[in-house]
Order: sequence, then C-alpha cells, then structure tokens
Amino acid sequence: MPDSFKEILSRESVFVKRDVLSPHYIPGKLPHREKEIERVMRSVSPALEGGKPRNLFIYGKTGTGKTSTVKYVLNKLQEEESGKSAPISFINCRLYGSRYKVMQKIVQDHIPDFAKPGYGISFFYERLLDWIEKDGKQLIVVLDEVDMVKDLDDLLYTLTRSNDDLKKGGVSLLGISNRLNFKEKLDPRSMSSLLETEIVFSPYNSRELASILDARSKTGFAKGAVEESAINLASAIAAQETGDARYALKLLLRGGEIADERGERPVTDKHVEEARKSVDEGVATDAISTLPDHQQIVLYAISKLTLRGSRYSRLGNGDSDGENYLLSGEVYEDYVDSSKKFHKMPRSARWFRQYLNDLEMLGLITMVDSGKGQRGHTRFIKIAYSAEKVRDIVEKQLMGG
DNA sequence: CCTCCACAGGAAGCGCAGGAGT
DNA sequence: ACTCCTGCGCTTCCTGTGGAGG
Repeated sequence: MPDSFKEILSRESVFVKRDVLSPHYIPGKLPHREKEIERVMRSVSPALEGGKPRNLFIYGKTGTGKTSTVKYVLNKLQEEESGKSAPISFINCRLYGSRYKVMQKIVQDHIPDFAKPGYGISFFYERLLDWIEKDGKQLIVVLDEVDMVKDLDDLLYTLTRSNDDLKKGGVSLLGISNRLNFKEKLDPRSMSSLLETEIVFSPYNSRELASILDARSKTGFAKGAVEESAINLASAIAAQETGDARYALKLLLRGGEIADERGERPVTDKHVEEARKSVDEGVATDAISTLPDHQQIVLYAISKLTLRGSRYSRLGNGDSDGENYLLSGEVYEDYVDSSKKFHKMPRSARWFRQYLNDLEMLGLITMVDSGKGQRGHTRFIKIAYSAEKVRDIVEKQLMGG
C-alpha cells in the first residue's frame, strides 16, 4: 500500500521504453528474418530502376513477422529512393474489404482530390492510370490480410489488367495472408498473376523467440530489470502455442506490468506465469464481448446452469468426472428464458444449435456426444472458462447498453 | 424387433440492409 | 440520388442417428 502519489511516482519502473515491447513497434533489425527480407527486397528492387517489380505473395501464421518484414523493406525502399517514382499503398484489407474500397483507398492515398465517394470504380481506375502514366511511376500495392477481400478475383483482375492499359509505368502487387488454403477459392487466372513469387514465413521456434525478446528487452527494459528465465519462459509458452511473436511480447509486457504494480524489481518467470493467465483471460473477455448478442445469451444460459447444476444430473453411474455437463435441451430452455430477461426475441432451436457450434469453434465451450446412460441422442455441454466470470461479463455487456 | 425420444444438421426459402451500378 | 442486386441471418421443414423402452 503506497503512502502517497510521490511514492508511486518515485518508484522505479522496470520499463524504460515501453512501446518497444508493443507488437506494432518495428525494430531497426528483424532477427531471424534475414532470408525473407532479402527475398522481398530482391523482388521489389526493380522499382528503383524504373522497372516493374514482380508480384509477390507472402504466407505465414499470425505473429511470424510478415507485416513487419514488408513494412521494414518498404521503409528502406522509400529511404533510398526519395523521389516519387515508386509510390506505395499499404492497405489493410480487414478495413478495406472490397474492390471498390481498395481502389478508393489507393486513389485517396495518392490523388486525394478525386477520392470523393459516389464515383464509380471505372472513374477511379482511369484517374489512377493517368496519374501513373504521367511520369512512368511504379506503383506498389500492398494488400495486407488479402483474404478478407470479398471480390478478390475482380480486384486482382482490375489491378493486373492495368499493366496492359498503361503505356508507361506499372502496378505491382504484394499480398499478405495468414491462411494458406484461401488460394483454393481463387480463379486460376488471378492466382497465377498474384503468385508470381511466393514466400512462406514459418513460425518462430522458442530459441528464436527468446532472442527476439532478448533484443527488445535490452532497449525496452531497464538494465537488469528482467531475468533471463522470464524471457525463456515467455518464449517457451508462445512457441508451444503457435510460435506467435506477438503473444510472446504480450506475455513479457504484461509480466513487467505485474512486477511494476507490486513494486518488485526483476521480472521473473513467476510474473510471466501470471501474465499468461491475465493475457488469456483478456483474450476470452474480448472474444465474449465482441460476440453477437444471442451467442452471449447462450453463454449466459450455460454459465448460469453450470453454477446451479444440471437438472438432469443422472449421468452414467460412476462417471464422477462428468460433473457439470449440461444437455443441449435444457440449455435451450434457459436460453429462451434468458432472452426474455434481456428483452430479446429468442431464436429457433435450429439456430441455437448453430450458435453452440460457433461457440465451440471459438473454444468457449466444449461438447461431447451423449453416449450410454442418456435417453435419446444429444450433446453434453461444458463451459471452457470460469462460469462466474462469463456470467458477469455477459450481464455487464447486455444490461448497460 | 420396432418404436419413440431427443436431438443433429442439411436444404430451401424469406426478409432485410448495405453495396454496386446507373 | 435512386433502384437493383447480393449476401446474411434466420425460420421452416425435413431426414438421420443412436440408445432406451416396451
């Protein structure tokens, strides 16, 4: 318990430059991505000499450094080529998820005068061609999370076709995606245009993660403020999950915050261990509060019944492990009641089943098929997180609003 | 053995909001 | 700015499934 604000302020933090630990920070050096950086540079380099870069496609799971690598290379490109012959549009397709929006964004980036809404695609297209031809520019369009574009075939067609319509200059594409299987849905023609070159980013292993964390903590943390074992644990946990560098960074950052809150000085693996709980809980809270209302209500019904105990408590005799499993029928009944409580019209039983499947996909509940000992064919449902917490989150979410 | 139970999940169709085209 | 179109969330209807009960 601090005696005064003065004490809190004078207390030394383990951080010296906190934002270095943030996942958005792009360090001056990207460890373990040297090969990838070189390949991206190689494919972009023709732009420096007025040539058309090859189209490039990058895959890799989240937190493997795809976006950072591309941003790093493009920053370098703009530094070395301070002229205006290789303009860049960096587009996050989660925000600009259609051909129209992407085209509009490109125009807005470079010729904002014409970016008013209401114009058709063909208008944007021709303005853009004029602008590129003017002094033979080499436009580079980066499509981050490219799988989020609804009419991707059309977009790719439009952009690659522009090279045929241009007398001078060119447009090249750089696509980034974390889903490997999405190209199956693509038109073979747009596939071959996008996949001229392909780079796969593999997940970091725990040693690589450790050296990344180590490098960042050297500038982010105060000297001696973080123990090596803490870094190793954070890397090991993240490597075990998916090799996600963002997750590893979060663990370390949160661990530092926890240590600060208690005024403890070196960040140890104990802090990281607790950070893991807190981070995972935060993820669950986020996942729940962004859920559609009715899925939240289903979760609410499940958590309520879990706390009260199943009405049909006769599970297979002797199966003492099966505590707190609920039947989908009784959950539906409570879901209908709970919907009324939150002033919502309950959905049909068919759609309720769909909700259950969605929630299972998100890892918020688990289900097993009813075996012996149960009349009829149903599923046993169990909540994956603390029932009290889930109930409170949903209540807060749906009551005040 | 057949029937019933208590569901699972596919198919078809419907109304609506928002995006595309004019 | 206006209409047309499409995708999405949802309902209704239906067939399937595996054990219980008679």
